[in-house]
Amino acid sequence: MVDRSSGVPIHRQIAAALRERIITGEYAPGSKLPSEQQLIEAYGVSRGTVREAVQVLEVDGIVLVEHGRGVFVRPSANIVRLARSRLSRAARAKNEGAFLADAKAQGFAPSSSVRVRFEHADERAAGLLAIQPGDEVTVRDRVMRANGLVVQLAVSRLPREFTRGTAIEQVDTGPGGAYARLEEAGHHIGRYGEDVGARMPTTEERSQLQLPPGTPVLTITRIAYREDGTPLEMNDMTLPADRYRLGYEWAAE
Amino acid sequence: MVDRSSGVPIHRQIAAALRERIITGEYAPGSKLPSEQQLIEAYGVSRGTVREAVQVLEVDGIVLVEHGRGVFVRPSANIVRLARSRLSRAARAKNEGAFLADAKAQGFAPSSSVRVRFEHADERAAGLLAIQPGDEVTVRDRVMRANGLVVQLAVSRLPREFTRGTAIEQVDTGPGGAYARLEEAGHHIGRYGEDVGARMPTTEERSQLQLPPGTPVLTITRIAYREDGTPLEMNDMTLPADRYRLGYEWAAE
DNA sequence: AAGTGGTCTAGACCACTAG
DNA sequence: TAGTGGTCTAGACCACTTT
Repeated sequence: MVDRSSGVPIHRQIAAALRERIITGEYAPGSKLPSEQQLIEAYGVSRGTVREAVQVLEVDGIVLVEHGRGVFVRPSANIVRLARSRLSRAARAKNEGAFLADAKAQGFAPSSSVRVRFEHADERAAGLLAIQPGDEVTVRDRVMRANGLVVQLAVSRLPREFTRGTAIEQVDTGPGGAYARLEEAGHHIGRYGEDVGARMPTTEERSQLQLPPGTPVLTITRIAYREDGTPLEMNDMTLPADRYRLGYEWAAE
Repeated sequence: MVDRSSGVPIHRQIAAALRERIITGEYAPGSKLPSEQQLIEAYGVSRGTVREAVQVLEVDGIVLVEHGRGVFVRPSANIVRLARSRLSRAARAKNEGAFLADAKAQGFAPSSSVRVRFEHADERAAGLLAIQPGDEVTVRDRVMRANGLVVQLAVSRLPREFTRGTAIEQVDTGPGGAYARLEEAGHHIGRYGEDVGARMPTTEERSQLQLPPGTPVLTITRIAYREDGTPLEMNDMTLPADRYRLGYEWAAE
């Protein structure tokens, strides 16, 4: 079963063999792999070696290891497509923020909890919001859920001068969300910019988003600009990469 | 140094301690962490335990482990921002394709190698290109390099009816790239759409892109539409997530 | 209680890198 | 050659899940 003289580490050979069986469907999505004890006997190796093999598959995001239950072929998650064009006045007019608009369009049961705080802008925030480091910003920290599951983290920062006296400084921003309040205050949004990247989650994010090992997160920094080009808001969003794809579209010229 | 009764696994405690020293800068980017032997003595644990601790940091993408050399704090890679708006006729007029335009704007020395082949459309390609499964498509397989390093993989597919008799079926598409040839053939591009996601790389991608463990890839599927809405090209791109961020911008309405 | 994976130890030998 | 990480073994005890 294993070639001990090939130079290829045994645990890699075992991982490759298991991967093969998963790809061919012999081990179907959701099904249980042989236990460590069974693999030890099947391949005639020590426990440490089979654990290394399984770990390779876990890091690659192919299997899920559950303490006390076993190792399972990871079922492919439902992919949600977020069309960024939905960030429209039309949706706000229907009493919905960007997240609600996106989620409902996908058939979710969305909910979110918010914490509001105030802080002094760091270098990055100041740069993106075109203010001075140390200037006061209103921070809205949101945890968004769909069907009870945490699916998105968002930290929104606005120069406090734009939020003072508005519902943006409250937990409940009212109908249409923060963007609607900004427009009521005379700050009409002219453009959006988004900056998209991906990285491995921090340990904290991994537990908040209930991410299995081997799952990256998408990070989006969205900046909303007033019609005169002044930045009104920056929003740092974190999404599990196995559940989201982002859609963008633009005219050729 | 470690609390053996806290319930927190020792290797996690060690990983947390090392992470802390990295974040505070005590171990600067690029610098060497203590060797396994030193960690064994410092924390009074077995080798397996310190190796587990280091592995946590490696999977999190915080350190790089080099056989025979040591463990190093991963230097933050230079982030390249790709502004999708650069995909313009203006750039093509200057004799550059999308990748060259992007790369030069960032001060790269770009190069790329291409392989052309023909295949029959699978379900996904047929759906995205609005053709029938089995219809012939022209496939351009590109490996893009910057300063010699592989930085991007791209697989472009076009319905063959649009490429027959054009330089798109050659390795060298000529000045302005494939899009310029399409326009010459009367297929004027009206819109672009991109679909962005992230995942862990396959083993093959990891070696092609020389990715360290713990680095995800960004996947972009771009579709170019003719002015009448007909899909002309789909392009599956794979980029190392530690080196790229994608920029998008659009008007509020 | 039985079966599963999680953690830890102690020791061995090998492969790669550097001086 | 010395030091580093890579692989593998054998055994122990623990924590979680299921019956």
